[in-house]
Amino acid sequence: MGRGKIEIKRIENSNNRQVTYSKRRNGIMKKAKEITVLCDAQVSLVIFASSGKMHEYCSPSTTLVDILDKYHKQSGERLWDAKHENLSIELDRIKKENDSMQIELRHLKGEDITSLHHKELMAIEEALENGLGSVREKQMEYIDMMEKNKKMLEEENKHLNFMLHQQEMNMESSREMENGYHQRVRDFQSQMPFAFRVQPIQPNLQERI
Amino acid sequence: MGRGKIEIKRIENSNNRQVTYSKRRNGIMKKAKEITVLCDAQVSLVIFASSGKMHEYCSPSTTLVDILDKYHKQSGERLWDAKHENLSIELDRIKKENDSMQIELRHLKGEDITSLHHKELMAIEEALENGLGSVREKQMEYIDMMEKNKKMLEEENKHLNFMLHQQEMNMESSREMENGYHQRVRDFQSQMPFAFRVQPIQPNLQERI
DNA sequence: ACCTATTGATAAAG
DNA sequence: TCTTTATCAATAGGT
Repeated sequence: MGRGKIEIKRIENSNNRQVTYSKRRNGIMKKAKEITVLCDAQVSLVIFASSGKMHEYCSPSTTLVDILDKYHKQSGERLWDAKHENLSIELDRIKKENDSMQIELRHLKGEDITSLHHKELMAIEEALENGLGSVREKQMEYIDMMEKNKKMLEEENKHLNFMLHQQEMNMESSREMENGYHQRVRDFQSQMPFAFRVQPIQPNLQERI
Repeated sequence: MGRGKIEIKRIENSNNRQVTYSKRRNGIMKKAKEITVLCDAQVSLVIFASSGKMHEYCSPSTTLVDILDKYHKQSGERLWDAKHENLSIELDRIKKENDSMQIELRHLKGEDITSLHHKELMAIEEALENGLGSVREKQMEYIDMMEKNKKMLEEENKHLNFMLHQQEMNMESSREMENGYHQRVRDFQSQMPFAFRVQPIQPNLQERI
């Protein structure tokens, strides 16, 4: 078919090869479509050019996955089982890891220890004691911090009280000189609760408590 | 191409359809082979007849898996990832479980607790105390058991000693009456170590210690 | 399956 | 790449 017969062997001229590839690929695609319509067959066609470029046809109302599924069933061949296997192995490994951790956790929580031997119990006890030691050490740090904070607060309170007292003294002395507006302001302030008047900022006081 | 043009639509006559399917399938297969040779392309072709019968072509020096692998890379489509998805999800789930258990374990061992808040530390401490309580309780049981065993042993020893003493007394008194063979038997017995003569059976003495 | 008239595909050239 | 066209290949329908 064409201006001359050709042998079925690799076309050496790369340009010709590319052209022929393109034409024949279209031809196969067309044939594939036709057979699906004429004979309601299901076709999956994947072609890679030597350049690496891919072309694909899959009969409508199907997907490649479906077809591969059927292929899988019919041929008995594995295909993606190899891929599966890796995942399965990984899964098993992690499940085992999981189980042993779960057991260790339960032991540390004092569960399922009936079947343990004396040496194992000793090891668990030691681990628990170590853990408890570390945790209590940490707790102590926080208690220390809180006590320091308390002291700081007390200091600050003392200081603020002092300041406040002094300010009131100042106002007391100046009240004798003036009246009216200033008097009203002082009255207003004295009605407010302490907290609204003095607000020391100590952000790290709430930290991690 | 044939003794008359045909419309590209489903062939209603099932016999004709089957015949056409067969002819065209061969045609496509041939074309597929040709394009692989002429243009060194890689082709994967899977056809299912409406009857369910499958036919396949795959370019030599390749496998369907290889081609699907390439397909996978190029198209970015998932394909058999759908199959893997279940496993992957399971794997992720277990990995997360793993991670959280690992963290919990480390916390119980007093590691990585710097970033924990007070409440969390309290919870861990409580868990550790509970665990320690259970483990020590178990240890106590064993100690109790050992003490009971010790007492039993002591009782038994006392009893055995008594028996032995009595036996020796009996022999002493009977020695005055007879000599010869009996004397030799007694001599032999008295040379044997104690253990070979008296063997009390206490199987649970070794249990879980 | 085979045959063959006819249509379809395509090689080479533009 | 697209079109053209001469030629070969595929195949529809009949046996």
